[in-house]
Amino acid sequence: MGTVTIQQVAAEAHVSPTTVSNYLTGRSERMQPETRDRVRAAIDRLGYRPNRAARALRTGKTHSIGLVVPSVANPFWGTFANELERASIAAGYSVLLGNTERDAARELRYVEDLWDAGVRSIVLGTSLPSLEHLQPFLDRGLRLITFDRPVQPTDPPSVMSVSVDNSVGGYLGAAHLLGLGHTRVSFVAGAMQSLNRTARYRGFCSALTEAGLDPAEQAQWSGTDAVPAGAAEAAEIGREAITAMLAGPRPPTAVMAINDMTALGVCSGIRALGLSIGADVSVVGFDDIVLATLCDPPLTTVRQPLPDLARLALREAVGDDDDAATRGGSVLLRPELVVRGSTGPVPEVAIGRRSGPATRVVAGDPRLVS
Amino acid sequence: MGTVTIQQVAAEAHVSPTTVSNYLTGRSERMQPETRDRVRAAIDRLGYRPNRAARALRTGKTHSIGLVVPSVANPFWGTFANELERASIAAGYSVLLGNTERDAARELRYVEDLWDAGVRSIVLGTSLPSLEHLQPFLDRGLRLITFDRPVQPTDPPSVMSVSVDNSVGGYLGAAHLLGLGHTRVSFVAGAMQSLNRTARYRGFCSALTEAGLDPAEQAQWSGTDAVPAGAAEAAEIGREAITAMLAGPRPPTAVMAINDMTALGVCSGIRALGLSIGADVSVVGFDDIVLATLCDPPLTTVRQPLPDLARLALREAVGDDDDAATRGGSVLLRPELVVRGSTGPVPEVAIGRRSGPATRVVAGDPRLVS
DNA sequence: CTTCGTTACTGTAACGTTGCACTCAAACCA
DNA sequence: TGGTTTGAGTGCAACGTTACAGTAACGAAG
Repeated sequence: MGTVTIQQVAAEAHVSPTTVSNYLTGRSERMQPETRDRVRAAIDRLGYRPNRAARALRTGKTHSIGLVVPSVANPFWGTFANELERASIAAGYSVLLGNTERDAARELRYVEDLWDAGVRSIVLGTSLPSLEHLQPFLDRGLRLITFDRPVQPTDPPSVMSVSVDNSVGGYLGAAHLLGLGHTRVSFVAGAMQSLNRTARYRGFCSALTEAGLDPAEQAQWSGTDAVPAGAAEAAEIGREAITAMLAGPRPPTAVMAINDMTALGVCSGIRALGLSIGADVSVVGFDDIVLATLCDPPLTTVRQPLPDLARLALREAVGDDDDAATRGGSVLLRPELVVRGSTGPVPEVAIGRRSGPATRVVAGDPRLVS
Repeated sequence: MGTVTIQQVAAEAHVSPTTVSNYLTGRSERMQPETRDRVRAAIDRLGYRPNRAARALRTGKTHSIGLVVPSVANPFWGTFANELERASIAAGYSVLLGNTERDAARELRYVEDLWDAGVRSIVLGTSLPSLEHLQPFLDRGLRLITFDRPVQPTDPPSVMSVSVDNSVGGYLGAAHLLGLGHTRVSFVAGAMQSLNRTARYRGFCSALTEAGLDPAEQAQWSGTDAVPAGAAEAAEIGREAITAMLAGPRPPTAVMAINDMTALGVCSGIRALGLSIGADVSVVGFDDIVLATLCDPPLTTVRQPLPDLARLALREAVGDDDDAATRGGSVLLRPELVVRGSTGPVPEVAIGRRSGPATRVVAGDPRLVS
């Protein structure tokens, strides 16, 4: 075939294959300039490209990192994938992609696959509660960086975590709403066991408490038991939640959602009831996905600095062992509140007294907590 | 190290490495059941996993396909990536991801990289007009499947294409608007040289002509010269376009956009002028991305059957040489019109006579054609 | 004048797999 | 019975690279 090997280059340059290899792997400093030129010229002349499979076989290393996310169809993960991939390429790595749809079996399958493909660093976006199933690979030396998933006390100690400070994010969102005068502020999450929910809700609560409100008295929607797989499902949960809440005994004037997709669902539900977003009900999201600026009104949200997060995740994934000081620890970046049109001052007339929504009540829904 | 090799399995099963290899590569039919069981047992006992680098080196084949798209941050491409990846996994392939940001140099870099990694099939989503720069790889046997990019007469003959029938899509969108009684129907595209634009616009025009309208008399927005890189830019173009058109001498009552992001931008522009989408101005998009259902009103659009397209692209990418009858040809799937809230009957009072928009005119914009 | 160290390279042996040619029985056919 | 075919498995030699040990040349130190 037309494949040019290192031997052919060596012959062309009148040196040994080892010398060519040395040149290629960066040890060109300890070479006569004249030899180096001969090698370079030979490579150019023959159009030589190193064979990565041979390299990987010999060295046991790949220049690939794995990225395992719920689904790149979700703009949040798509954007993160994009940023991580961009950073990787700049660092000379390629990205192998896997979508788990939040299925533990698929996640395991991907990790196995990636391991077999020689990948030894995986950025994992699936926030499953336990990492037990990956223990065998961690034992064999897999470098695992969880993204957007708070570290659990039971996690294996070698696992690294890169994410935004969710607690701060929750606080920022709630504080913004409280600052606008709202006192009936609800929190809407996809599922009880969503790992991000905990920290975000904690921050949310602490802002409420600081303002003299009792979080336990605020309506809170815990969603269905299933973690929403797709973007559409996440939105649907928001729609359900707000519909039930506004029909409840103590309808909120402001809502903080676990993420932007759910927030958009909330908005859609508000509109369906004939109410105005930002005027009648304020909505805060989380993530700041592209859609947040495109919807009407644009969404006030807590922005995750995805480019920075991606860079950090990559550093942990490909950094030197000693340079990775955070081995087993977490990096938390500070999120930023982006105020747009979906939030506004508390309405003069409480919604509960208005007509309309009450007729569409789904009363006593068990998922509507407190 | 803890790596188990085929020799160790062979020793454990008291057979030769070749026999184990035969078992692994599916030639287990011509083996004594008893031997087969011994091999299987040995593999299980030792937890053997084949080394892919060695395999790739020996056979020259990888079980990876490349996916090169503008950006998975764009929901359209994210969804396609997701579908392709899902289909690939089911077929035993992994996906290597590259985001080009529509930059020819980056595209080339990815193809080089992927080739070096042993990838011999690439699904290419970047719609650059020319594929010349990839010719060297095509000569060496690269299997290239372009997606969402109509075949150009000058394309190398071995390139395959999978996409939706854009002409039919343009026709469906226009026909829907004409059916609603609209007679001032504009077409908004991101850029003149967008390859999709041609076919979609052709279909659009043929529907107009059939209805007795002269396409040349309809306003048409050709966008800036640069192809929009990100999702946000695509939306911005829509916003600009509609703002200028509605301020023009013959404001449209209906708009068909080159894709959903641009359509959403159009919607946003319409709202900014205080007009109502679907009532004052009807909008049709193209693609049917997730956002199309989530925005307000939900977007009428021409749906691309992404799961089917992904399956087809994969088949071309991994199929047998002889089974790939479409080598060098195109597969065009029929798109489907999805009618939602953004389109409605032509308004009684033409917009031009109403107040408001005229005050915000950006008159005589050179990009506003005819 | 030996010994040592340094520089600049070379030779060899893997890395783990599979294709191919081969062997050795047993079964088959005339 | 002799020759051929078939079945089941083996042995060897790569695939293209790099780690490691080695060497030759040469100057400096003892």
